[in-house]
Amino acid sequence: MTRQTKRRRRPDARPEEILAAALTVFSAKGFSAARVEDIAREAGLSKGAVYLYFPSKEAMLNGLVEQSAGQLAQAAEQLVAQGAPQDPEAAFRALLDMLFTAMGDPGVNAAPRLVFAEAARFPEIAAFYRTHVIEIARRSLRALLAAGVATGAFRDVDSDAFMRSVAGPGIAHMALTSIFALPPDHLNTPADMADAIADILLHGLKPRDPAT
Amino acid sequence: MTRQTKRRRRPDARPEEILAAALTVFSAKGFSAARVEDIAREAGLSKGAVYLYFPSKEAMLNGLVEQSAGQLAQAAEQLVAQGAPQDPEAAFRALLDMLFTAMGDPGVNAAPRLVFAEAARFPEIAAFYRTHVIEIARRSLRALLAAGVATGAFRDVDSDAFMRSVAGPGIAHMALTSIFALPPDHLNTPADMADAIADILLHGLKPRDPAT
DNA sequence: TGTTAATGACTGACCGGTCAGTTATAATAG
DNA sequence: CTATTATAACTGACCGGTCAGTCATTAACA
Repeated sequence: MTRQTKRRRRPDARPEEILAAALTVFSAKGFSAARVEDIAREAGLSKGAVYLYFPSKEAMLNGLVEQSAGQLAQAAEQLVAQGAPQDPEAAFRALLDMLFTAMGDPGVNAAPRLVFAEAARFPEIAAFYRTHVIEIARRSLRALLAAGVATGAFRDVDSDAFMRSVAGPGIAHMALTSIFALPPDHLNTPADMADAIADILLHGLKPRDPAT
Repeated sequence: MTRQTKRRRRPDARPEEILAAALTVFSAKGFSAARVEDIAREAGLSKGAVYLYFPSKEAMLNGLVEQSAGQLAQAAEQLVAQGAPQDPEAAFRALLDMLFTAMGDPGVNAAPRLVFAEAARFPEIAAFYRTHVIEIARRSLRALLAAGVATGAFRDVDSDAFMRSVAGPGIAHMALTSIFALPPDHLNTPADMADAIADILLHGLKPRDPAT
């Protein structure tokens, strides 16, 4: 019989387990108010044990950000690199769908939320996020826009405004659903919401043939 | 001679002064890591004195949110109520201008940033913000959209998607400039950025007469 | 003089980080 | 296969510093 006492020996998986527990606790209480002992308990360890794997509480925060940051941005980058040349509009819609699906999932958006909350107090975290997430996202969006302009699918709008127009609604969606726990009104799935946003961004608010 | 020693008489302005100091310190360090003594020093008082005006540190946070919340939302509400019936498009542009000007100013966006960071840990703050800011903004945007649809200026898009499309870029702008301290690339003033976003939202990304 | 605003030393709880000791497992010997 | 030794993972009591909140005292008025 495979023993499974309280004291398990799997030191290789420990760091990830601790980071997962740290994300949960940091996310619920914020970095400062989170207690290392709570993280330890959440990971099924004693407080002393987590200090075998991380030198400090702040190191857990750093590890967390480094682990999670960039995953979404890199996925977006790949999506754009693959899809944008052939069909920029389809890539754009797929990108928004991916963005809203991620931002609408509390498990996925926990890390970005944490970064938003703590970046002001930890300049190196802000810098890391800037280079590993924001810059990658910005480059991808610029490439997508350029591809669309090249094929005639998109107008040649300003790329910084484009970035804010695309990422912003996703962030707003995250804030409304995961921070303020707003009940969804009309569009229930993130994918539906992404479609509606894509419609607005692609076609604009004005009617095709102005009535005036 | 009117003495002006360190120990002044109670000016009745004290609560506001303390709240302003609290906003500064909370904004820089976050609620948990902020020390009451720092707030007192910032307000030019001793620690004991601030407890003459607020029963606890958390009460300062609450007072802060209650004081600052809704000012922008109410201004937006008024702007929409006045301008939307006659010229929805102009009201829309004015709204975006106001939003970006506010969100681009670190002094103004400090309170929203703080709420974003701490709302997860203080449910009543989240609830207060929901009813006093988000709901008001939502109502105003719905009214603006309805007015535009009535005059034929806007298409009848989904109102929740509309809200995210309008507010989101403003939040993204706040995050990029005030949290991640990104240097502006092309559009240097918030008003310019607002104009560019308004252009995208009004006309869409697709060319007016499709090339295909 | 009495009242009120304000002080800052103080208290007590809390928590990050440490470390002497414990236990499970592995290695080796008999 | 059992006994012995070695070791790495782990524990939890503890230390030291920090900080929210208190209160005896003081200064500035009326």
